[in-house]
Amino acid sequence: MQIVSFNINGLRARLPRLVEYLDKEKPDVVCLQELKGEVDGLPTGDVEKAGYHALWHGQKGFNGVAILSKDEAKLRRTGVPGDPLPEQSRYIEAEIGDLIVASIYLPNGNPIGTEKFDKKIEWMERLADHAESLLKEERPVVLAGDYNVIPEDRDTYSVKAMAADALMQPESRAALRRIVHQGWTDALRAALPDEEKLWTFWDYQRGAWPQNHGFRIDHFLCSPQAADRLQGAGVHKWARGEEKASDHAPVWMRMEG
DNA sequence: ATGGTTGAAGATCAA
Repeated sequence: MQIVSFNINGLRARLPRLVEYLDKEKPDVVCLQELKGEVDGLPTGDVEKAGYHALWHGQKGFNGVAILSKDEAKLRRTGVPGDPLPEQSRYIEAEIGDLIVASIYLPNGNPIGTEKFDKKIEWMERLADHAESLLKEERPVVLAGDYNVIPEDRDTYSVKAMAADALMQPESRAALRRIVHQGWTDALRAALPDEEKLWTFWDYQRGAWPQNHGFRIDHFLCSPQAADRLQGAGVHKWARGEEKASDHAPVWMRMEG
C-alpha cells in the first residue's frame, strides 16, 4: 500500500490539484495538512468521486488536517493528549485495517524567542508522550505530516539561511530526535542514500523553487511493525511544479500488504 | 536588513 503526506496549503484553493493528484497517483492513504479552513461548504464530493473516504478536522482560517483512504478509516482521536494548543486542528489519528495512521501539522514556531516557539516544543513533548503509548500497541503505526523540523544540516539547501529559523533550532531537532529514538524509523531518510539531497518544501518567495532552495520538513515516522514492511519512500516533486501548486510537494512511502 | 509570495480572509496574519 502507498501512503502519502501532503501539506496542501489551503483546501479551498487546492481542491482541483488534490483531485488531479489522487487520479494520477492513486495512493491508498493520504494525510493532508494546512486545510486552512472549515470543510463544510467546500465541494469535497470530488474527493469521494475519486474513490476516497475522508476524515476531516478543519479549523476556520488556519491549520486543519485530514485523512483520506480508499478503504474506510475509523477515527481514533483528534488532538494529542494534553494538547497545549487545543483550539488548533493539528492532529488526527485513524485506523485502517491493522494500520494506525496519523496526520500531523506541527506548530511552525517562528519567530524564535517567543511564546510561539515555546508552544512548538511543548506540543512536540505531548506528541512524544503519545507516540510512546502508540509504540506499546506493537502495531504498524505511521505518523505522517508536516513536522516543521529540518532534522539535520543535510536536510536544507542552506544552513546559514535557516540558522535563525524555528525549523532548525537545536531544541526543535532534539525534540524530534527524542521521538525518533523511542524506536521510530524516518522512512524518507531510510530510503535515501546518505549523500542524497531531497526537499519537500520550497518557499513561494525569493525564487526558491526555480533555484531548488528547499528543505525537508515532511516526514513519515514508522513503528517497528510498519518499518518491517517498508518498501520505499520518496517525493512527488512534479506536483510542486504545477500551476497553483502548494509550497510543499507530496511525500510517499510504500508498505508491503 | 529588507523583501519577495500565497491563502483565507475581507484587515491583516501566518507561513
